[in-house]
Amino acid sequence: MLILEFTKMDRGATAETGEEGRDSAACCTAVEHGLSADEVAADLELLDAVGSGTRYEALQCIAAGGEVCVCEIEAALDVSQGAISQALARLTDVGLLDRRKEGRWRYYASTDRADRLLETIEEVRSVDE
Amino acid sequence: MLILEFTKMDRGATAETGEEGRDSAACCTAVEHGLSADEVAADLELLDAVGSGTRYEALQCIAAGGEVCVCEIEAALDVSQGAISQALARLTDVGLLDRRKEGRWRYYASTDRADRLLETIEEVRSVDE
DNA sequence: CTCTAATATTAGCATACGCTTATATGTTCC
DNA sequence: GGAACATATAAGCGTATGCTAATATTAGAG
Repeated sequence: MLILEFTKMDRGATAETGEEGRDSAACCTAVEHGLSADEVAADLELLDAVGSGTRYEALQCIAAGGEVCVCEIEAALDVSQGAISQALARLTDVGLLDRRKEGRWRYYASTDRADRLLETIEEVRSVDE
Repeated sequence: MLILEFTKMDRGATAETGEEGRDSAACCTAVEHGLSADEVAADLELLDAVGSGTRYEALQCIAAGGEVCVCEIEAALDVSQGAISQALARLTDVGLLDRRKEGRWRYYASTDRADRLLETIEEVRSVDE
């Protein structure tokens, strides 16, 4: 448990140090998460990748469909082919999709990361707020 | 191993209905996720909410710090007070933060949803790609 | 009841983002 | 070889987004 003993009282403050029993966090001391800048960046890349309608639905389709080729997603998503391709590329870049070539088309499948993530999202969706 | 026997030939297609034994997904048949539009919308709201640097770091700080007051986050995040307030409001709206008033300040704490989500993100971060 | 601190809210703006359209790459079939 | 298909990539643009700055609200102190 973290105890803080100092409060922000700058801005011409009058040294009011009424520090009585404060069990949990005190006011105006910087908090920190334990993450490095790189970790934050990685997480955000991930979150940004799933955080668009097209990409999220594409990912869900693929996760549901097992191994799916691009044209199937095109049929499902109602945006242009270019948009789909960009979406899949992005999801692949962050490790949410695997790509496999076969002849003139490409099959995408969701990775473990994606499955774990989607699983949690569904789980969390039904948590009462 | 998946073998495909049918390719997209619509675009003025000639009513080719070769619907034989199709084990997994075939090419160019629409795939579907099982989610309703509302569910997708809810998920995206969630993902959008965490998917910004400021909001994500704020959430991480709060999750790490237990119960945290706004000014603490201000000290940690290096954006304006207004931006922090907006970020916390948004996170609260989607059920990732709980708000508690005490005197003239507000304490925020992460909800179960948030904790589950962050946990999974960390878990997923270290999955080899 | 006024003054100030803590937070919320609003307006406005610069940037980032996702889409479409157009074009390039790669593959099969003839 | 070339035509047609499946996908990727690039340019360009309209919109959404997150920030700052300014203002409003709420609460405690005197």
